[in-house]
Amino acid sequence: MTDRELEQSLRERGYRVTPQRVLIHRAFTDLGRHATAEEVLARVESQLPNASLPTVYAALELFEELGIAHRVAAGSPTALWDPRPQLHHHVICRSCGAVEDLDVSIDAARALRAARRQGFRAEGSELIVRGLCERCQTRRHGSHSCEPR
Amino acid sequence: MTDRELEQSLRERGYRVTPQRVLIHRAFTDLGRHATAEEVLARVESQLPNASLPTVYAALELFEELGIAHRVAAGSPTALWDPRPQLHHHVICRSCGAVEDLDVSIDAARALRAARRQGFRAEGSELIVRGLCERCQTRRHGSHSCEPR
DNA sequence: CTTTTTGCAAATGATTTGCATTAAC
DNA sequence: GTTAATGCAAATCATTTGCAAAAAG
Repeated sequence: MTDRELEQSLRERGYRVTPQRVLIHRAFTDLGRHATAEEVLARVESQLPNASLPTVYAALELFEELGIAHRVAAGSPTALWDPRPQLHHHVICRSCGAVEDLDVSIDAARALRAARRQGFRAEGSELIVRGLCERCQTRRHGSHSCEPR
Repeated sequence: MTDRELEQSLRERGYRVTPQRVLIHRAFTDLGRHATAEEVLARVESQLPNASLPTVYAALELFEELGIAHRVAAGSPTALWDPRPQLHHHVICRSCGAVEDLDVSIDAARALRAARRQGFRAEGSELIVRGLCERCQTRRHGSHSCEPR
């Protein structure tokens, strides 16, 4: 999504266009991969020296409302944020919390239909596979020492 | 899972059998549905007056390691815990955080295979559908007032 | 000008940790 | 007896909130 499209999307819903929102959005999509709010802040800090975590969170939540981002990879200590549209699936290690991408497409049509039947406006779906990452399989009683993410 | 099976499972892996673990497990499975750690504590308090949240967390995490429970429904402020084996899927409202069950089966075989190909020992999968719950669809700009869960 | 957004500091709230005590084995 | 588990209090840490100052429309 270009700056132009972002601006339009913001105005359409009555939100103001601010340099913070534009720059955070750019940093966020430039990162490309899922990122924590801290990582987004780090990435944007050079252009926005006074940016704060609350502002980043506010922007990310707003992007979620615009449908161009979402919280992802639940269960890990820190939420990860994903730029759309390639909503992808994840594996999460239950021992160390490591998160890895899963590049497969799954057929969630029935689930989405069921959600709508319950009155829910479904916007996307994410599959989370839980288990043990390679490193934690060899460890006993989960000494948590994998690199998070 | 019966008390007997739990005891066996604990001993098999070198964990001790304690009344706390047995009672927390019983309370947890009696609840049946996904529950927060607080709810499990509340449920077990009459039989374990001195039980504390850390003990409940420790037990739930241990159950997860035994494969009889898991953290679920990421993205909501508070983690929910599910008793196995009926791992089910969820809808989560991005505005108010409400979580609802989704009783459909989805074919995650390809995803599980992909996870194993990456060296991950996959133990189960959960689909999370994100969007807006019925009540939040009618509200503008997400005033967060739905009943959580 | 009016209303939203920002930035800072402080609050919140779930989950963890440290450690002395107690209970399993 | 040894070692692991409990219980309590205190710490952690991501995320929110309150509010005055600044910026957008």
